[in-house]
Amino acid sequence: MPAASRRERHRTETTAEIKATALKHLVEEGAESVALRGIARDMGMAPGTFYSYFDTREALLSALAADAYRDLAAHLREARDAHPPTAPAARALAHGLAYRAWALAHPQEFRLLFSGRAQTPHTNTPESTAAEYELCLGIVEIATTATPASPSADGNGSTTYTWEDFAPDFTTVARATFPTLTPPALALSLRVWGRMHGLVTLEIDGLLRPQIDNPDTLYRDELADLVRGLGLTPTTE
Amino acid sequence: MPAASRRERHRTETTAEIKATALKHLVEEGAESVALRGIARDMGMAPGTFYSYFDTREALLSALAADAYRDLAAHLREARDAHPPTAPAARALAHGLAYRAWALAHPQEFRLLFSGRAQTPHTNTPESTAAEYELCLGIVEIATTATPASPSADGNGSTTYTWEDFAPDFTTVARATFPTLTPPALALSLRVWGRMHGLVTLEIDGLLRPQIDNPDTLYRDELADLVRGLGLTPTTE
DNA sequence: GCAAAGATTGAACAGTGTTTGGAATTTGGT
DNA sequence: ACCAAATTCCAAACACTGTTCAATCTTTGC
Repeated sequence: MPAASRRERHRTETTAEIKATALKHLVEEGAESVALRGIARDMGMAPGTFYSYFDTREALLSALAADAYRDLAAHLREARDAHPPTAPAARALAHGLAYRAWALAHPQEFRLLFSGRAQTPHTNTPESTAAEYELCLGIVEIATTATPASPSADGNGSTTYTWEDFAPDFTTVARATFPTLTPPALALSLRVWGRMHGLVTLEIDGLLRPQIDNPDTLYRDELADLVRGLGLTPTTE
Repeated sequence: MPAASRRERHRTETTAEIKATALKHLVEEGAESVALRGIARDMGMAPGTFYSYFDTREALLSALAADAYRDLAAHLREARDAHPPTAPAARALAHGLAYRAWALAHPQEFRLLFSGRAQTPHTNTPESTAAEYELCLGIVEIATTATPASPSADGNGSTTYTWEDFAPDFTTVARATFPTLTPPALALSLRVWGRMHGLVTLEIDGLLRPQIDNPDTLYRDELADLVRGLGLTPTTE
């Protein structure tokens, strides 16, 4: 590997430092409190210097979001892989539990990823989309292993799906990874995501706590119902 | 009724005007772009004058949120009441569809209500909590009419619920409105909310569109599965 | 008609993201 | 070893933001 020049080394170092202090502010006070000048102050540098490393404040937040996405995807993969492929129910359950666990452990990052992203979409680098794909692939795996009891999931319902209903980029990746994937299963995967996301985001946004003391068992019940609905026998592996 | 004094009349008028222009900015550019000075500019008044009507910018947003909450609750109630109490499945389905329809028609308000509310909680006036209660009561109605097929919903699962698991304030209201309400049903209502909220919030936050072209049928399928899972026969009323 | 209460003003304060010109520093080539 | 080119850095400025404050103008109740 070509020894990185002195400048280059210093550059990656300071970008990392910027991201680190920004992350600290994000975790402690939320995304809105991530201030350029605050970061510059903490690092003892002039405000303008920031723009040698990031085009804009939004670019910095996008970088943090990409990191968070990677972390979340890795966390979910790890949770699934704690169970063998012969226990799809356990893998699905673990995925769902890990989704909430990560959100509770990193509420600000979770918000940064999923809250109002249509408003100010994060600029996606190749790596960030890779992480996004991996997260989606995790749910697709769950959907492919499912043999749903309910008709609406596998095309018996009133609606049918074709490949053209989905984004071609991701579809090709998903089909390459899971050859047995069908359009209804892909649709089901999105529904599974939505179902996991619903209670978690309500809790993170503080709408569940004032109503119920312990969202934990509530979410567990929902996940149990979800896994059962997917036709995954809850084998006590 | 005591004829409101000239001043009082003018006061309510300008507060309404402030909220109206703020709402316009909210709808067109999002909550972050609701600027005091911008509103003052539009209304041709000095920036400081604003503080004669609202304590802070956050108070204004809370007022807008309260209005939106009322509007949403009314919209959902209207949708349910389009079907008779003898058709609970239709009422549940209508509620779910109306939830998404309102969100799509008022995305910025939807975000204002539900996105990152734990971060900066809206100050709740008596009226706002009333609207909040009515929205919850709508879901509770669905849960009470349900005779869930899946065990985890009515206490057959591993977990059981008692009244103490829930916020006492709302519980009393809910029990007064629905005498047959049980703790598991109350828990189920929150799960129903989460399930409706999941896909909708993913779509509003722009995470569904890049994956699937038509979230409409996807959401319909999810609702159909939900209603079926609640044991509500899809009677063709 | 007059004192008190309320609304309005415009300037000021402390922040913010971003731009710019010039100085300091590192780089690659001769 | 030196020099030109390319980065990096700083300091000041610009255009914003929410909020405060003393001084005005206006309406109210007596």
